[in-house]
Amino acid sequence: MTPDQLAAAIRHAVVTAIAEGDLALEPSMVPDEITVERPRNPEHGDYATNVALQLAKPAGTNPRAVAELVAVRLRDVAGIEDVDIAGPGFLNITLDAATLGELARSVVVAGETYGRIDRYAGQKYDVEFISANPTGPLHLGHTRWAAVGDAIARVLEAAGAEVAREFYINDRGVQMDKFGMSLEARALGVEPPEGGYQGGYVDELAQQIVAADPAILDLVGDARWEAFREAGYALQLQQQKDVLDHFNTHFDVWYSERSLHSSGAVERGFEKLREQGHMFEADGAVWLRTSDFDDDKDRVLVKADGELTYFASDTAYYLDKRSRGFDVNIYLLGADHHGYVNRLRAVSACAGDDPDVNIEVLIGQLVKMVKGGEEVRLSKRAGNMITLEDLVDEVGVDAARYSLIRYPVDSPLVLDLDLLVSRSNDNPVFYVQYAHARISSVLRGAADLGIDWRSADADLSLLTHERETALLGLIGELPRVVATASELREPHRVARYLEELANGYHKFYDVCRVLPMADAELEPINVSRLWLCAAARQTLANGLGMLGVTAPERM
RNA sequence: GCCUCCGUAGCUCAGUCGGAUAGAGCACCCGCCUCCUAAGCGGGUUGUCGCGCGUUCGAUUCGCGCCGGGGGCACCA
Repeated sequence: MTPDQLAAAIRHAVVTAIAEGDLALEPSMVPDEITVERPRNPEHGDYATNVALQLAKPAGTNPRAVAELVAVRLRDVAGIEDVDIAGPGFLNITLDAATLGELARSVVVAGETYGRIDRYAGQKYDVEFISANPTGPLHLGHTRWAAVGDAIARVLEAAGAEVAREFYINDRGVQMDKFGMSLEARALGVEPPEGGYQGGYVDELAQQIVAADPAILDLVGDARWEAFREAGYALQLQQQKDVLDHFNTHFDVWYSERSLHSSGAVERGFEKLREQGHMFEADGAVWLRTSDFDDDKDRVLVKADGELTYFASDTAYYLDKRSRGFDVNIYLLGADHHGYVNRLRAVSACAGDDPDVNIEVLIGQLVKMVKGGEEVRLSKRAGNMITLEDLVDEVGVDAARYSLIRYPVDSPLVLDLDLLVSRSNDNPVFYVQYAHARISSVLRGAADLGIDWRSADADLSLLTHERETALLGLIGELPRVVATASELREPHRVARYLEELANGYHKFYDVCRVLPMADAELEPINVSRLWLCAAARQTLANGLGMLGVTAPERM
């Protein structure tokens, strides 16, 4: 019996008590989802619920009386062995061993689909993240989003949503021109223009460009730096794609800002906004009246000189996403873009959408890094930046992804390079992966001994040891963790859960011998425990998959 | 000034539909491998959950006000 099934059974018991006149309540007062939690103290049973405390007041009676009414009915439910009333009115529920044990079988049978839920079935999500300029390597801040954004997408998919990962290429504007001029300057061996790009990668790109097309230096006037700009753009974008590919983050859509303009999407967007009546002209510029919807001030779309603002692109881009059928558009932005939240939401509202539904802006605090006890400054222009590749080179893809995903994004993340560089074992990713490798080893051992546990007639009611039931309980949590993580867009909850699960396995393994001893016969308990191992391994693998982290067979 | 995030053990941090004795890792001390991976497990020590009110059966959690810290306020990209 899963926690969800138990919650449904409890709800049914409450509704029955009302129908039979024992509880003076309107059925509508009963919450749709009953809270079922695993008690910290194992003596409090497998699961506990606080419904009685919630319903006592509206029912005009005391919690323990309500608890008693529910308990009586719950005790008759198949699979429930015992129901206790404790403390102020908690219901402590113990499942019978067979019912709890069968969870292991259902997980193994479900395989890779275990943990997948249908909460967002039929909904289309767009998750936009990173969206860097193609003028340099991805830095650490981008890297955080590369890991977290992809994990959010994976968790949403696990919750049943159809998800597009989207990267918006800022390939338009003066930054691109400065990039081209900087490349040209370095190719000619002179200093880049003021505000231009610095750093070793600029030199390398310049050399690559000249090597591939020496004739580029023969161009004159603007044509030359424009040619450098285009060549550099192509190379740098490809570099970002390669790096992200290696990082196990794969985008479905790479959307060019230029194409937004060339395709007419900007005009289409303006037309939509004009229909909705929120555009106006003043001081020679064209504005969007975002202040009607919680923005501090109105925003300019077209400047007095006729140039489109960056905001115009943002606006058109949002409308283009909507026209592509996405119900929910999630933006992941750095804290330095915090001021954009209200105006983006206002764009949604100005377009006639519901900003509480169709758009969602997640703000992530920036990543800092310390080395040798001092903060490492990240500066794209300065050139002494830490890149995604640097981090991966130091700690590997799995550790990099995991350490970035493991924390909620609304708190600043400080990565201690010395700690990550040193092969110390305090990185939790190893702890989780080790559990998976350890189980894999046990299952290999079973195969070596010729134990065909899958087709054996397993009696899973034998899994009654404290560490066994605790592990079963943990395994059963994955679907609920997916529900919470997807709803809150917080994949770090999956990571924390996996650490608990790994801990539960290690504790089990330490006390419960799985394979028969060298000189012993195969006992039924060995087979039961192999099922438990297989279920734990599957759960770990599925959870790690949601983080884009590998589940190694050996370590 | 306005907005926003944060303040939990010596350190780094978990902990949202309000729940039972507030957790983990690191650090420190002590135990556990003749047989399934010791990258593991067990035990010991550590707290005015920033402060004060309020909401209620119950608040680390929700509301308000302070104190302390990070970030943000463009016809920039």
